[in-house]
Amino acid sequence: MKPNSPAPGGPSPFPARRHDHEACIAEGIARAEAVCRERGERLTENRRAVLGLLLAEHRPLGAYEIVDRFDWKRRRPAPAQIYRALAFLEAAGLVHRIASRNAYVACSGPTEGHGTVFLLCRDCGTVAEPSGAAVGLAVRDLAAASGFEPHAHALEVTGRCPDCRPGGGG
Amino acid sequence: MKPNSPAPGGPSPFPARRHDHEACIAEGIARAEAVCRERGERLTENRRAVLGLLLAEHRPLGAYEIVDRFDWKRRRPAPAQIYRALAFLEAAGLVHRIASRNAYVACSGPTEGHGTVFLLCRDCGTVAEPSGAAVGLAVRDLAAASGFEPHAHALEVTGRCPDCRPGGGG
DNA sequence: AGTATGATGATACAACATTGCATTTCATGC
DNA sequence: GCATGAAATGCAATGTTGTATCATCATACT
Repeated sequence: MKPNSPAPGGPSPFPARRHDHEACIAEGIARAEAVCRERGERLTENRRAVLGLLLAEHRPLGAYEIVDRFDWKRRRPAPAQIYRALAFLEAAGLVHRIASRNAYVACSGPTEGHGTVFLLCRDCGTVAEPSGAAVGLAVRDLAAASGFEPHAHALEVTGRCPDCRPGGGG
Repeated sequence: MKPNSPAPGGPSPFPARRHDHEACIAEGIARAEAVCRERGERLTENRRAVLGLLLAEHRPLGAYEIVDRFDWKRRRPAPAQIYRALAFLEAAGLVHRIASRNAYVACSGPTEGHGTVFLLCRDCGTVAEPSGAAVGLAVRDLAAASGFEPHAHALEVTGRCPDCRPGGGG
């Protein structure tokens, strides 16, 4: 008995309405540590804090919104620090930039290369990151038909998540 | 022989390397006039000028870049004017915002609803807007599998256009 | 300990976008 | 022609997002 009903064809990429959020954050941090170890880079306090704040949401945060959430013993990091951390985390595949909103979201699962799909709920702001194999194929075909050589793609879909649909999540 | 070779499966959405650019602009303006007439709105000088500047490129321009291109008898419109024109034109489906670049591009063909695909050349900056039926289907399936109700989507693909590929366009 | 490398903290600044309001333009009715 | 209302403009100010620079500090390596 899961908190939200799985959709036909697979588990929902959306987070359950109630879930162990602490575990969810801890897992993200653990994954970040693993990734950094593998890449021979350091998950410093600044980077860890930014990632933690993003993991604490399932929706995108603007850089200045992240600044506002800091409470490092009444000290506030400057925007530049946040952007540095975001750049690092993005390069490591741990966060994604949501271009249509100038905002950033923690990557929900292991990154799968140079293509991503985001489902953005216009009501609650939640972002889901389903695996978009079909989209990847469509992109490849489209590119081939145009003589275009694709490198990376990002698909941002706005709409309403299961929980915000009239009869959707319960 | 055509300036660029058509791809298998259909004509390239990319503009030919040499083409009648004046006609291309005139056509865009004519289409804008038709759209405005139909919507009972006015294609004012400001809007027409902004659209004209965008049509004069096949790549996205930033709002301030548009400001810079103005030469209205040594008068420069303020950013707000440009943004107002862009908002109008976007609502009319005549221009698109390229979120990943904070830039704007003239719509190349009749708008096809709430989904668009952009192929962005990382070398020359050219944008093509192929018809993305397959992407639309992929989005629909992906959404259905997640219980997500999609409203609009934008897919931005970066890569190299036929003309900029090593053996691509000639 | 000494040194090279890279991250941080802080200020300033550049780029992108919006708001508010007075004025002008335009279509419409008289 | 002329008043009228709705919409667009011109302008100034401001808000938001993102970078550059540089001195200082932490870490890893020798």
